[in-house]
Amino acid sequence: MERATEPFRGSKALPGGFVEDGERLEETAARELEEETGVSSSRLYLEQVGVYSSPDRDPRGRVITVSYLAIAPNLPTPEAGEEATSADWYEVNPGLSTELAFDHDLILQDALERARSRLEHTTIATAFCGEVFTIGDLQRVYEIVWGVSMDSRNFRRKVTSVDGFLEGTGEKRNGGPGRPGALYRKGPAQVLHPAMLRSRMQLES
Amino acid sequence: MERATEPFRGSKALPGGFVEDGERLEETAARELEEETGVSSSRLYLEQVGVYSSPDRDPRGRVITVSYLAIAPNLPTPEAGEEATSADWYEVNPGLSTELAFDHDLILQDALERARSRLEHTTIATAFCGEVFTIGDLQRVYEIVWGVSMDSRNFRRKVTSVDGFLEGTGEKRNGGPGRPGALYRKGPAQVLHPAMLRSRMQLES
DNA sequence: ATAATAGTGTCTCTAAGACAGTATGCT
DNA sequence: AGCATACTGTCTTAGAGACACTATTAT
Repeated sequence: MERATEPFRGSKALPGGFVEDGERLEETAARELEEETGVSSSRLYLEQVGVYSSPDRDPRGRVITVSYLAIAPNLPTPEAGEEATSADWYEVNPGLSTELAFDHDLILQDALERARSRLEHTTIATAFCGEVFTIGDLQRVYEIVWGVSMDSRNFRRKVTSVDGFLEGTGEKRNGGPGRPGALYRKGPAQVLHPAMLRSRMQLES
Repeated sequence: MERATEPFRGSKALPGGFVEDGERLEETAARELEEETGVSSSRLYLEQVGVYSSPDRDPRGRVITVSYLAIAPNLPTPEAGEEATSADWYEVNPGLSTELAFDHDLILQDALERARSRLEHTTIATAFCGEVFTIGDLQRVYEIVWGVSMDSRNFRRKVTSVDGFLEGTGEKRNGGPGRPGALYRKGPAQVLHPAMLRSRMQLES
């Protein structure tokens, strides 16, 4: 969001807000996300990332922030809430040279690293996709979040060999250009055994 | 610690306390640990694990807890602080059937899982050992934290092949029974590439 | 002598890395 | 026709799993 009030008026900042009585912090995060961006809390993956508690991180006084990583498909166009002059989605990958308010640069970087790590060890990449998706869709998630290109043959072998990662629907996707791809949905597996390696990241031509 | 005051008087609980003005939470954790157990904050590995924020988790009112995992060698005998009738170290591995105060059972379980996961992906097992240690010492860390037995030949091959995990000192350990083992110290590597696998945990006779 | 720990070497097997061509839809 | 995406298969290589014996110390 672009902040409408001091401090850091005019700077971009992550959405957030204060916890209310009787609320767990996860509920606070989901509520603020929905209020400020319109992302509904259904079909939303939400994971706690870290706590930021430097005494002087907010010039107004002592504020301790707990950050959450949210993953959801089909993002709605955000509308600016009360404390923002504008709200939008930004690509985080090339650069991350943004200048965010407070220590939000650090918070964003930690969350991005968490997302990248989760893609290695869990099946959470499917949370970026809709109900059904092709293997090509899933590969695009990995390539964008990791910022690399991957070999499609090896990628296909990997995701189809891990038990419970993907469940085939009988359907195919029609409409776009190219040969229609088989549609899958998220399987029951939560963790990836063995992990999806991102050590040797080779570039595809 | 065994609690000396209500609520949960007489129950065991993890050490902890409230944050003070101008303190980062990591400093709070280190301070409370030292006050209540005598573990000094030098040579201490401290890592944030999670936030616990259920509105009714403390019957006295709204308390949000941030938990930390601490790893240190050569633990001193703890002395009970002000709010405890006794303080001691407990083995966490066989059972974890403890009945801790508040939601500390959950906190402990999350921290244990974090420690186990860190042993897979980082070189932090060395933080359980003193300045110098043998490969047998290091294997014992893995076996105790993971609760398994490992093949010493494969373990040795692994830890010596990962670059920067161990740095050889010229020394050997003398004194105990058995052939003296070569002493190593922690190397510069922080992450384990590839990871130390704990998937197939076989039992050694 | 016996027990306890340290150290060495090989075979197998799983899975990742590299790599090219065919198939099927759209415009 | 040309383009875009989907799909199939092989060789190589890195590294984990399983496994037995010798070496060196303390008691």
